[in-house]
Amino acid sequence: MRCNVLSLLNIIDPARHVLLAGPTASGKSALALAVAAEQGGCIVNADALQVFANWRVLTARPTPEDEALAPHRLYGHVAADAAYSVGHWLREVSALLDTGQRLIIVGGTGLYLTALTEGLVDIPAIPAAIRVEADARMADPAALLAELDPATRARIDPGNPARIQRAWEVLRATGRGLADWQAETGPPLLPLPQTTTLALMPDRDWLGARIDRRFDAMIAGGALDEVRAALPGWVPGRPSSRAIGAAELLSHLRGEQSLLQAVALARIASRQYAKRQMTWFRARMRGWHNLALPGAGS
RNA sequence: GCCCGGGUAGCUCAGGGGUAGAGCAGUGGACUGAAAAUCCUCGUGUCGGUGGUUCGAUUCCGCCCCCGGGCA
Repeated sequence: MRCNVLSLLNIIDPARHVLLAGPTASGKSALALAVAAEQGGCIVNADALQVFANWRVLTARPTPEDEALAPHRLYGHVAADAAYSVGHWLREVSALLDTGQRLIIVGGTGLYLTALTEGLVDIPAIPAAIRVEADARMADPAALLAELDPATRARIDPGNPARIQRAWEVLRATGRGLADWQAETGPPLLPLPQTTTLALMPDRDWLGARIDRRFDAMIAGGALDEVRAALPGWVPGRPSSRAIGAAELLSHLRGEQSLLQAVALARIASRQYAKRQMTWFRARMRGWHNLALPGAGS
């Protein structure tokens, strides 16, 4: 990996921002740190779960020791019960870009990276009351689907409840259809040509083994305590609760299954997530420079 | 040793004289504000082995092997 990193550094322009993507457990945080150490730059999180304050071990967030080696931003800065989404993230990244410093943006949330480099419409936040109403009405998704404007209905996947709810909430909150909004998508905050992109594309078996090992390390590193600490006031549906492994370990702490079973399920969920990430990278990040792992000689 | 249950897809199992399905796992894909979310696609495997009955056996019968449980 050492010679890998060095040869990589040759192709990374120190004057440009870096976009570094990769599936879970592919080693992107370590690579970001190496780039920052050699060339300087502020490491910025592009991971939907690493923003939450209550998770460190379970989301494989950089350790305090890592954070001491280079400036890190947007890690663990959001309360567990807060709402957070691509929009919040883009606004925060926008502020960081305004500071003029060189950013090394690293993460596995494809939607965040794509929104950054391809643009995202600025749709007003959905009021809490409408979210509550939508949650209740999702007992019958077909009814919500029927209420959508034809253009939006034609665009979204009618079998995907999450997409139906989002589209319905936008129409209900703004009086305009989602398709109508999206037609107004402006220029991206950070166009690809202004960056050096790098998408880690690991071999599946190699990554699977790393995922397994990493989950064991998480358990050894206090993941159970972290989940136990999150238990009071646990709300299953909210964003921070979706950390892979949280539900599984919680179920073990409640005595519903052995630790072994919980770990097995969490590992499977991680592998499935990695697969989805790679699908996004292949399909949506075609213009990115890809790096196969393990690389030759590493 | 005897009796009963089982041996069918990577795993758990359903089925049944005309060569076989489900769930999970896995695969490929979709996805413009909960995205570590949400959703779609894809199922040939010596039906434990071997003889026999039959036009035809994975399905019925015999023997053998393996795994449970019971009796000795």
